[in-house]
Formats: sequence, structure tokens, C-alpha cells
Amino acid sequence: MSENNENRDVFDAVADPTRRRLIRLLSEAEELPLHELTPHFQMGRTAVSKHLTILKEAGLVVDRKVGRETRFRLNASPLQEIQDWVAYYTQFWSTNMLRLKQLLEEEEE
Amino acid sequence: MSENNENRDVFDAVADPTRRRLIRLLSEAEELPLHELTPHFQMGRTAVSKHLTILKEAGLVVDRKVGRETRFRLNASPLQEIQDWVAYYTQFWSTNMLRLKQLLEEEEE
DNA sequence: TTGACATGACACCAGATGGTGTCATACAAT
DNA sequence: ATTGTATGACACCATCTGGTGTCATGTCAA
Repeated sequence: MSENNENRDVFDAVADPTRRRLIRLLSEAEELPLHELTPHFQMGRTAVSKHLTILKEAGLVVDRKVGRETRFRLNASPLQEIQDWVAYYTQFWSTNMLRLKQLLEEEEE
Repeated sequence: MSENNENRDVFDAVADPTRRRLIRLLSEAEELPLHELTPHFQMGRTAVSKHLTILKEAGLVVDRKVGRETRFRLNASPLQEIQDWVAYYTQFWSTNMLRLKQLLEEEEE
């Protein structure tokens, strides 16, 4: 099974607020065509379509044609990369972890 | 005169691979001046400095002047926003959660 | 068949982004 | 006092980004 699309960075795909709203909208519905997504935004249809293309390139969205419309569906699994990345840094804001870290550093001395 | 530009979106600040490397480097050291960060990258000092400015605008980095150098320190807590955001979507890739979701949907019918 | 609808593919544009180089200044070292 | 270092502040530039509008094609409905 090959993901035939381009290799867009997930962090990059998610950096745009419009695209995060698209992800949210798609998470709340099984499948949505472009013309049902567009009215949620102030921009035109073309702009929304471009954002969906970027999400597709990051593997965050899959589409299938049904009649004259193209329905978009969320594929959240690429977000794991972000979760893994951010999980590493929890130690730097969790106070418990900070205390543990300090203890470890004291032991090393 | 000194306007504080804390308006920068954390998702945006983190979208750039260079800035993610900066965050990683700063997480591995207490405090680092610009001239110790720069040699880790292929770009010039000015470019690295710009990236640090963006991280500062997102609140991810704090700096303090020590002699003629400016030392940068990681402040990871704004990353909580990303963790909170991505946590919502774990239900869409966890297979257990997917199964639970299907059961709930069946009950609704 | 005709006409409205949904979409993709473009061309186009302003502003943001991510680099460069240069210069002035503050501090350190000798 | 002089020289070298670290930095910030710019000016500058190419490319990317996020929007626009238009047109052609395929599909549904009357």
C-alpha cells in the first residue's frame, strides 16, 4: 500500500489555522464534500480546496469521488508524529518532572 | 518603543525544521549563546538569530544578556497548546478508541 | 436536451518567509 | 588604547504562501 502523494511536513500542514479548522470539521463528520466545507470559512472555494490539497499531501486527508462531488475524510494518524515530538518536551514544563530532573542532576554531581 | 511581539502562533513557530532543531538544542543545554548555536547549522548567524526571534515571539525562548553575548534558554510551556490540540485527535487513530467509537455509533441507532 | 451545480486546473497577485551581506556598537582581552 | 568578538539592526532578494478570478469538464435534475 503506497501513499502516492507528495511528502509534506505534518508540522507545516498543521501550522495554518484554516487547516486546523478543516481537520476539526472533518473530525466531526464522517465525510464532507468541498461545497459543505467552504461556507464555514470566509474565503472562496478555491482557497479551501488548496488547503485540502496541502492536508492531502501530508496524508491527513483522503478523498474519494462520489458523483460530481469529492468527499474528504480525516486521516489523523500522521498527527502521531506531532504527539511523539511534543511528548519529549513535557518534561520541561511538568513541575514534577522538573523536580525529578533536578534530583537526577544533583545525583550526577 | 520596545513593543512585545508575543502574538506569534506556536504552531507556526514550530513548523520550521530549523526552529525545531533549535528547540532540541536548547533542551539539551541550560543556556546557549548565539555563537554556540550557529555552527550547528549551515546558514549564517543572521538567519539563526531570526529564527530565535520567532521562537521568542512565540514565548518558546527567553534570552538574557551576559557580557557581550546573549544567552538563550528554552521555555517549553507554550508547547502545551500543541499537546492539548493533538490529544483530542488520538481517538481517531487509536484502534481501541476506534472500536469504542463504532460501538457508540451502533448504540445510537 | 438543457441548465444548474461541483470540481479541478490555471493564471495572477500581494505579502510573508527565509536566506544573504554589511554596518555600528558594546564588551573582552591583551 | 587597541584589537577582536558577539550581537542587533538593516537593506536586500528569491521564493513560498494564501488568497483571488476565470474557464473547462463532468454530473445531476428537470
